[in-house]
This record gives sequence, structure tokens and C-alpha cells, in this order.
Amino acid sequence: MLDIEYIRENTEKVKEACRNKNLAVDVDRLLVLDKQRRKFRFALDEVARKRNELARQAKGDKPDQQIIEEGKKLKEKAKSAEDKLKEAEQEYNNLMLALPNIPTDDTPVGKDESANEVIRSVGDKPQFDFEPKEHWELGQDLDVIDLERAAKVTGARFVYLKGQLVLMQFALIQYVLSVLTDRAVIKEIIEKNGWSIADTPFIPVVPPVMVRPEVMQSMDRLEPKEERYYIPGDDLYLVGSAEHTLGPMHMEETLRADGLPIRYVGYSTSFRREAGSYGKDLKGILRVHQFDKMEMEVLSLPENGLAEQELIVAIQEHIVHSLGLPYQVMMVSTGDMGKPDARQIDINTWLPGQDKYRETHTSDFMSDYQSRRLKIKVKRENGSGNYVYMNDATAIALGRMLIAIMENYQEADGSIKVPKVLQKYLPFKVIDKG
RNA sequence: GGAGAGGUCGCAUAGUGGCCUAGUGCGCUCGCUUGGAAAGCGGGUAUGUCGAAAGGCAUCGAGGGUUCGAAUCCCUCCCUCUCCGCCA
Repeated sequence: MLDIEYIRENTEKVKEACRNKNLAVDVDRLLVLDKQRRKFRFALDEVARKRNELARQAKGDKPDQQIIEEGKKLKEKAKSAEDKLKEAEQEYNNLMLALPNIPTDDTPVGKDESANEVIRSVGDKPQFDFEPKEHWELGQDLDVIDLERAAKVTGARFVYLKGQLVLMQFALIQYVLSVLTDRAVIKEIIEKNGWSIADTPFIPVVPPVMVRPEVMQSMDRLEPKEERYYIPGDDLYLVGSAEHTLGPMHMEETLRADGLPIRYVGYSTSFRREAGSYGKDLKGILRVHQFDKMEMEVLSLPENGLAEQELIVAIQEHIVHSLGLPYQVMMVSTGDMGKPDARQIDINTWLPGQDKYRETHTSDFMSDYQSRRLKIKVKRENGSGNYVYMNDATAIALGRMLIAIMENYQEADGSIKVPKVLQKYLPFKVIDKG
């Protein structure tokens, strides 16, 4: 949600953001409703004041008939004033919720993903003296990915991960936790880039994977609903990311400025219905309904919000790079970015089997768009500031990183070498048929 | 899942229809006092919203209702605690 004062003062900018994000929201109508809403609010307050006065008059005594009559009249007036206000406010709120966040100035403007800009490409693509295979082929041959039985038991786009691949998933979790919880690593990245933000390490969290609808609405992650799994008996949604329950962890709280930034790394299973992706990535585990992921979530002072995103991206790069995977960093354009994003940066990792870079990480700078909906505030000395800035980002999407490792580290015989940084967590250096 | 008890200002508590414009204690803070401190005494100490301001309005877990008038009565929901059941 945007600040109504900001909308009044920067109407053109808000309209431009809607256009650039391909969203149709009637901003002029919103401003009309804003005026109405305040007018009706004032009228209602006036009636309430009169009612309070009358109640004070009646205090202590048995009220006489005149006061009762007067009170009844005021009650009627209050009711109709309230109805008018509610009606205006409802439409106002709907429009407020429909408005997207304003993209930062350095976000490329464009209709869709074709306008995304690659900022940098890092790492050398591996050279093979054989035709590299895709991950599903490798996985099936090594008997570490079983899609057929998963389809039989649960359905398409579900998977059994098995054996050494599972051990590697847990090695990845261990490795990523070791990076994110180490103050020295965070400090080194910050100093190398000359940023002036805290070296606070990330606190590991295993969050709930179910969430209330109204909380998802506050996160602006409920829509499109078709993308979410829903449990009617309990009126709960399954999260599509740990972000969905990490972000609202501090909802309706006022945080101390000296307690910021708060940095979390959540580990959870994520559930996505993949509505609208029929026919896309049908083979393998690139796009499945259930996958495990580690997610960063950072609450910070407003002035540090952008630097926090820079830090997050640097951490993502550190992880991908240390795993020996070639990648590119991409600035996502207005047409492709999320509605609540002010700035979105993706990391696409090289998949030799597909001969393509594919999205493995995303980083969402939300400014105060989510915190305003979630009512997460910060108390400051000078009284200003109000809402915290929020960032969320992939720490590691386990399935997709496994794919990247399988395809980049494959050998001619179909075995897969274990990246160096993971070796200390595993009792083997190669995934093979054993 | 069943039974019961609760949710009030940063914390603790009082408050069973008008004296609540929510009291008291603690904490915090300013001042008096002091060589300095403690104690003591006095003042201040929530958030949102409308307004240029004065000030108004709203908020006692949330939402509805009854009433001239609700922290207080009724309904629905959320959460916490205790006991029982079930369970990794």
C-alpha cells in the first residue's frame, strides 16, 4: 500500500507506475474518494461529539424524555453518517490495495521480461567433450529423481528425491546456514563493497507453512488465488514461500530503531499450483508443486532498505559463485516485476543441459509497501519514519540449485561431482550409481 | 477434539451500564531537594485520524448488536493459560 499523502502529491508518478506495471487502477477516482472519505469522517465525528456531550448531560441521573428523544435522533444521524463513510471507505480501500508499489528510478521500463536488463554475467560456463544432459535425465539414470511414482501417488509435478541427491540437499542447507549466520562473512561482504550497514547475521527460522487469508492479503501475496493451495476446513493457505510467513512475523508491531535491521533466513517447503504454466517445463523438477527453499527476510530502517537489497544480492552471488556455478544478475523490468516490488533483481544460473540461464534467485525490495499493510512500524527518536522497509529474497531454492549442480558438474559417465564447498558435509565426492 | 479461566495504557493490576475524560503501582522522563546520589515531593509519560491551529473523534483482543449512554450486557471470531483426550 502507498501513502495517501504521497499519492496526492505525486499523482502522475503513481499513474505512471500503474501504466508501467500493466495495471489499470483509477487514480483520479481514488482521489475523489479520498476527499469524500475525509468529509464523511468529519461529519461522523461531529455527530459523535454531540452524542458524547449528551451522554455527559445525562450522567448520574435518570435521563428525561427530552434527552432520550435527542439521543435517538443523533443515533439515527450517526448511523447514516457511518453508512456513507463505510461505503466510501470500502471503495477507497479497494483502490488503495490495487495500487502497485512505485518502481525505483533505476528499474528498466518495459512491457514484459524482454525489457529485463542483464547487469553482469559471472563465471565461466563449463566445457564438455560430450553432449551435456538435462537434470531429469541424469536424475533418472542415477535413480535420485523419481517423477513417475510421485505422479502415481500424488500427481504430476510432484517428485520423490532420493539417495545422494537428498544428502546433497541437506548439505546445501548446512552450507547456506553457515554463510548466513556467520557475522564475519556478512561483515566481509559489506566492507568489500563499502556499505555502511550493520553486520547483523541472519537468524534461522523454521516458519509455519500455512497462513491465514487476511495475512496473505496484507503481504499482497494472496492474488492470484488460483496459484495458492487452500485448505477450506481451516480457512488456511499453504505458503508459496517462507517469505509468506516470515514477512508477517512482526505484523502490528512497533520495533525499536536500535533493534534494526532484523535479518531472518527461513527454511520451508513451498507450495505452488503453477496455474497458467501448462506445458511449461514439464520434464524434471524445475517447476513442481512442492519444493524446499531457504528465504531471506530483512526489516530495516527506510534509509537502509536499498543497501539491504544490495547486500542480499551480494550474498546470493557469494553462494552461487562459491558453488562454482556461472550466473547472470538481472534487473527486472517494470512489466515483469511483482506488484509490491519497488525493485526486483533476479539471478539466473547457467544450466548446460538446457543451454540456458534459468531463474534460481529473486530479490524483492518492497520499501514500505508491505509494512504499511502489515502495520510494522519503527519508533525513532525524532518521531518520523514510521514504517520499516522490507526486503525478501531467495537464499537458495534447493530444487533448482540441485538442478544447476547436476547439470554443471556432470561427467561423461552420467555421474555428478560434488562442489568443493559441500564436500565437508558429505561422505562422498561424487553422485554415481554406486 | 472436550471442559474451564482469561485478554484493560511499556509491564503489573483496579474497574458488573452514566462518578471512566480508564484509577493505582512499577518502569521511563523532567524538575525540586543534594557537595553528589538514593529516598522523598511535584509534573510528564499510548496509538491512529481530521484540522493551519485550538481542538475534535476513534481505539480496553477483533468484528457485529442492545441502549439516550458500553471496558462493563448479548452474538461471532482470534489468541493465551489450566485440565482431559489424541499424537511426532
